Amino acid sequence: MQSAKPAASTDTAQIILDKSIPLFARSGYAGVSMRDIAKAVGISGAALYHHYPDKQSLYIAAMGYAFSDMAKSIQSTLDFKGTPEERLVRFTTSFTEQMAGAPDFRALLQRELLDGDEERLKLLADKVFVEPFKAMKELAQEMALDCDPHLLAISMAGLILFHFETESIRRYLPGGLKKHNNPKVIAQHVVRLLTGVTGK
Amino acid sequence: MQSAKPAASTDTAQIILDKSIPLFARSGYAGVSMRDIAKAVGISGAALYHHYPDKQSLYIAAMGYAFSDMAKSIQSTLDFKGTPEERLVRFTTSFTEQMAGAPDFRALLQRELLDGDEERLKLLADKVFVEPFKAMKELAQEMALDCDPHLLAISMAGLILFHFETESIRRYLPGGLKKHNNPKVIAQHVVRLLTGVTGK
DNA sequence: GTCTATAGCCTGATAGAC
DNA sequence: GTCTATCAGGCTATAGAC
Repeated sequence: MQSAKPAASTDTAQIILDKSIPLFARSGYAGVSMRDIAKAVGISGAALYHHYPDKQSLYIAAMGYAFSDMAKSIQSTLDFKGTPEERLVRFTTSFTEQMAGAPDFRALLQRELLDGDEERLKLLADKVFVEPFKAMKELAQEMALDCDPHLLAISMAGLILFHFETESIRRYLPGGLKKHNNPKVIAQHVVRLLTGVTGK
Repeated sequence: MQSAKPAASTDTAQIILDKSIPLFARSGYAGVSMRDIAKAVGISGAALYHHYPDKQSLYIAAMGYAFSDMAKSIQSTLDFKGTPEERLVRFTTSFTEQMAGAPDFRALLQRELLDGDEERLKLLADKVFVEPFKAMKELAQEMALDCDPHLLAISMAGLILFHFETESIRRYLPGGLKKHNNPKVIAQHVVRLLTGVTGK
């Protein structure tokens, strides 16, 4: 085990992942060609095959990288002591900020939920969500809302993520305002909903 | 204005839409070829171009059809008188049942939220969501939860839809059970959350 | 209204020079 | 490790017979 960042880690294989992630996020697996990726990296299409044996392997490596990055980030917000309400506020605020700042991750997650096969979904669950989800379930139980903790943990995540998912269409729904895309406003709303009317 | 169902409405143009909707729902625009659709319909690829000038027109017609169907269905559940709590229960139950029975609609909605351009999103909003959303906002205001009604209406929809969106991955999260995919269980959970701990 | 045949382009992937 | 050149096949869309 070496230090976290080996020197000269910016080799081509890594750059390929960095450049292909936003492409896959924007257009999906079928909507991105190997030539598109090659052009974004600045090498020929053939050179890609020196680093990854085929398109699918490249895609899976890109997902693994995009998701492991976020896994670390999410878990760091859940090691926090305090009352259940304090922890709810802390988790909601941090998670909302993280999602607001990671549009590619959100798009890739949505695409994997639609298109991922069993193997990829299991990997995504194990790699990113199982540990945070456990902590969310514990929090859900301590909140004493008399709900199934699994359902409540899903609802907590859904309340936050759905506001981002619908960002593109809320613009055309009555009463849609810019502030509804503000992570602070979203987080405050979610906390208020989950703590009952008593809020803030 | 004629009666709702003109005789012999099952012409080829309509069959093409019926057969292409599940394909687009499963694989997305880029993941479905005109040959795939032709094969599903049982005609040659060239014949498709007699009914639709190109793939994009066919896709847009298919979306229009899939969404107009659901628009009627959603709106029918919102013309209901009663106390706010009665109307919340009614809306939540009906909407959850409708979404549970319309996996293609859910997938197409997700895909349009990811891939739709401004024009398509505006059409989707106007055609399907603007009217139900107004009713949801009214309900949100009457519920007196001291929330921005726009945010609360989005949250109501999100609480329901997110459980379906994550159906494929919840299988791999701790505590995931079959009953968590049961529309009655989901609806009851959502109502309980939105009415505070007091609920049933 | 449907067919077969095909044009013209893009696709993933490979061969072999450097 | 990257390149140019290329293959074999899939793609959208069209032409023209029936």
